[in-house]
Amino acid sequence: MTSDDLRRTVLDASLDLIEEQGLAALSMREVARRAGVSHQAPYHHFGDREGILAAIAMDGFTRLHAAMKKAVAKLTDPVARLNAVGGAYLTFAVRYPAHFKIMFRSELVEMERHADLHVCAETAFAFVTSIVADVAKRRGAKDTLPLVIAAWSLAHGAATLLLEGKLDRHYGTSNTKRIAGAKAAIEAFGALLGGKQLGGKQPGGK
Amino acid sequence: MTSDDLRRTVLDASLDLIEEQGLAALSMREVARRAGVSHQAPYHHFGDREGILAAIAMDGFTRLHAAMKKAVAKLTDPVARLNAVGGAYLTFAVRYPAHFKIMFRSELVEMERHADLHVCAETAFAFVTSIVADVAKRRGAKDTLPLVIAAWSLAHGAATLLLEGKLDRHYGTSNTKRIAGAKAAIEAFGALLGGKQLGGKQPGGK
DNA sequence: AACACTACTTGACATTGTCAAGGCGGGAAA
DNA sequence: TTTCCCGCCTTGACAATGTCAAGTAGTGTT
Repeated sequence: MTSDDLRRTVLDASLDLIEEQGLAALSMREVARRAGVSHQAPYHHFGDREGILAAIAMDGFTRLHAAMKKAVAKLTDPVARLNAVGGAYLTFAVRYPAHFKIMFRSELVEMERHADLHVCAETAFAFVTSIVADVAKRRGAKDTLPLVIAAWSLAHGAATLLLEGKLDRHYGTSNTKRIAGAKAAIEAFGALLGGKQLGGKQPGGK
Repeated sequence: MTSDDLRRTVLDASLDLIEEQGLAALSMREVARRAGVSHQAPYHHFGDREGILAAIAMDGFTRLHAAMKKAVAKLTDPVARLNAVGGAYLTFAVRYPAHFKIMFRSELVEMERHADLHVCAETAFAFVTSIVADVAKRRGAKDTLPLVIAAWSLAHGAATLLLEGKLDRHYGTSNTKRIAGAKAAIEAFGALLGGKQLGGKQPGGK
């Protein structure tokens, strides 16, 4: 048994535990118990509780980035790419809800304290940015930043609201219906963004 | 000292504590300590930890709803109203970050267990819906739901990302700049939604 | 005056994150 | 070979937390 074996075991036990009983049930001691080691063993590999969460977040950003890249791989139409990225973002959130929450809660994982995690996250964000900016530019937007933030916020907000059950009133509790609803929202934005010119031509618009 | 006095005191102590040391620092015992009562006194008024959080969430939804109503009170232009609601949503999140998080995390407060909170939240959501649907309808959208979800998701996502520090790379750590950036994103959406026809009737729009 | 009820206190228990110190096994150095 | 060192892990301890159980003071009703 090599030294990294326990690290992997602990991480797997953590993910199982979260999946079974939710994020709040993740405790160092229970994880150690499941891994069959003493309650201090995990500390040697992760430093503290945040260390485990950081490792999970790292895993999440890697998976998310890969999923988004795969989603746009065969697409060339900018709007289709935008929709695909949004869809991948949503799908990821639904499939790995615990990862998603850990990735985006600064009080769980302080990004600055984990340099590798930080660059991993920024890389994924940069990818999203490039996709959105691509659509915006081709349609003549001068300043793409607001649109980038808008698109990201939209996808992120939809995923968050969906995970927290705030869309249930509209779409029920069926995951497929909720995802479909959220995707429709993203695509509505894509249609708005892709279907018209931007860049100060509208009456009164800047 | 009437019976509700302690309830109020505990609630205030909770909010102070959260503001000073963050959500994670909110503990029944510390709150009791600050209120100058025994560690079990708060239980008599709130049942359990979730009870305090539910009360805070209730307060939050009430404040948010009021802020949004006030923001649109003097506005008649639908797009201006949409932007104003989005701005109020953002401003609320920044001014009461702990409220905001508690309101939207189902693992902290299970809505179904607190009927009054649930209706309070739904009322606020319905208000948002009406504002967005108003814009969408006047512009000829057939199905307003995707646009309603899109607008809400956008505002919610922007607020969330802002609070979690994910916009710092673009706007720095100055709150006013971050808010301005997030508002620009919301207004970009408003411009898209308000500036053009929807419903697929005029592909070449004016 | 006896009772009941509400608001609160005291005490206890299991559980948690984390510090401190000890053990152990294998590889390097003598 | 023997000795020493150093990761990896264990044991033990501590303070803090949420919550159950039981007790108590004050207040109003009968």
